[in-house]
Amino acid sequence: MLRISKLTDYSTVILGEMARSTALTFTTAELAASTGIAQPTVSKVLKLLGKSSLVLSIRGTNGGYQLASKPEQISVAQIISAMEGPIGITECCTTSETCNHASHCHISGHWGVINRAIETTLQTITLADLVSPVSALVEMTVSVDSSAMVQSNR
Amino acid sequence: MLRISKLTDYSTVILGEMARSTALTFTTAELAASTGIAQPTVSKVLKLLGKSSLVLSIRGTNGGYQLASKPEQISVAQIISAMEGPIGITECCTTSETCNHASHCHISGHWGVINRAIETTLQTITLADLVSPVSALVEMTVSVDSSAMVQSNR
DNA sequence: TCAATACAGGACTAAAATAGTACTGTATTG
DNA sequence: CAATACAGTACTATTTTAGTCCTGTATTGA
Repeated sequence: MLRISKLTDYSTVILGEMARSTALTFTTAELAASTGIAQPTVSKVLKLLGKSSLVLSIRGTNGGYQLASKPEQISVAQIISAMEGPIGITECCTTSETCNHASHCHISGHWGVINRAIETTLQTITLADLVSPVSALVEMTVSVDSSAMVQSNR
Repeated sequence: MLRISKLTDYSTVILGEMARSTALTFTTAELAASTGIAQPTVSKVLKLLGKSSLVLSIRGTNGGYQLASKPEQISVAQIISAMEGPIGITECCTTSETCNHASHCHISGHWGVINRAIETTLQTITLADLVSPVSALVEMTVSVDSSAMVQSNR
């Protein structure tokens, strides 16, 4: 568990397809065909991604969707946030309101630290990495993450 | 999002309470009182934790639950796995069977790498860290995690 | 022995989140 | 102005999660 939703998973596949291809603009029908995801679902995902400006939508004939930025500039953290809202592995991490158990809870602050460590990991991985060979990602995860962790100390 | 379940959250609070206190054995009623979590829920959580041998159960009068190991030896990753099953942020990460989209999916392998990075982070944080001051955890997250990332390169 | 304590196991209900679909509206093109 | 393709909303079904309850069993100690 500790899982992203299926829609979020789809979103990485769809964005990956857009990043891999040489084309600039994609209709939902094209993406449905190339990813094997049902067209209405593709549409739903891209609408959500559009709200967070990860993709641009172009209406009318010859319209479709485009990546709003270069694959190198779209992080996995951004994609997850666009689909599911702010990353927070506990309720405490995302909501500001104190929960019912706050007076008994001696743990709450710690999750924030853990959450930041995970978020940092996800921020360093980009869409470009998702479409590169896996071996390259392993290298990158190691080297970049070590420094990223240190940054989170601020 | 990217969230652990409430029950998992409870489990860290309950285990934290057991680690913080000087007592050895705790009844579900005591833990319900000290954490503010309903007694049947406390019971459910501890039963699950018992199955993974994170706590020992002692039946009968003067019975209750005990931590099965020292707080330093119980990782957050172990706690999450006990409550929710294997850590995997996508279905691909946990199930061996190929999914319907496998033939179209150019992403799947990458999630494994990301997942391992997150898992490593969670493995380095222990129950002892959860009950220590937050500032200490921040220090630890930074220093230990940098080296942990490098290990995942193997 | 037997009553009290306390966990074990399973079943069950209710609520919430998720997934997927459908329908109506609007912008753009040619 | 007709065809294309996204926008927005609503809806339904399914699954997951949360929480509770009940019956059973092991242990203790009077």
